[in-house]
Amino acid sequence: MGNSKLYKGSLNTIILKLLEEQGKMYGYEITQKVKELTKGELKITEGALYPALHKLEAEGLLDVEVAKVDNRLRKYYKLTEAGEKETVNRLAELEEFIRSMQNLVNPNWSIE
Amino acid sequence: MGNSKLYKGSLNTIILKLLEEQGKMYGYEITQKVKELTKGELKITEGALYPALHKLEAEGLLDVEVAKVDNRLRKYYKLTEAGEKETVNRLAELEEFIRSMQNLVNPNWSIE
DNA sequence: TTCTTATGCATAAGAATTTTATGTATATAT
DNA sequence: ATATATACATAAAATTCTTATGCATAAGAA
Repeated sequence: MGNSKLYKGSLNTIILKLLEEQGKMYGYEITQKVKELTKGELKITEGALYPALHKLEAEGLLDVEVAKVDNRLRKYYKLTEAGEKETVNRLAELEEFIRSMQNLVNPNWSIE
Repeated sequence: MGNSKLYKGSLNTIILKLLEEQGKMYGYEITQKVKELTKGELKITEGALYPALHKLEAEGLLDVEVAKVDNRLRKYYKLTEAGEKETVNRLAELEEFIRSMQNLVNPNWSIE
């Protein structure tokens, strides 16, 4: 209850941005980080996350590195060079979307 | 080209918000208004808009009124009472999403 | 020590929303 | 005449997400 929904299309950008900041992360870590950063408002489901990671990898935007910690598997993802470039584009797009929405929704707000 | 994409799920909220502001609008007018307000960044396609309007109407959030101007058909939509209440909710949800995204994407920004 | 919760991955079926491609029709500008 | 703008509509396909499963190990609670 009470958790604002995830707008479709934003997940990939969230993933890319987190990886840009954190260097490398594994799937479960991403779900927890998003929960933490948004105070529980956004919850990334596994059914959305893992296919998204696989697709980003297939597109050449992410590299994987498998590790075993405490006898449990972890797949660390990090941006490729193409991924870094694409992250810049996607973020610009998202910021543009946010600005557009603010113009529509609440022109009184300003971003600084 | 170069038009930033419409995040899925935001279209309904955009429609509701515009109707809240403008009182009543017809479909084509909505597409033009969004183009204008976002300086061409968001383009509402007809294939998305008309089904969305029909659905909002079916949900009881919109009322329709048909008019004929210059021998051309126009369907004016306006919020019902239920629509007005729902608009408040959807806008709150969208603002929450925007804030969450800003926390993820650029914590330096502030909304005032 | 058993049961639940947390950690960690994965996929498949279905739902929701959008894009793209059409189709119809009138008005206006070139 | 022809193209563009106005104005509606729907259907097929694509995209992206939710929900429901499934497997497996670790840690904490009862």
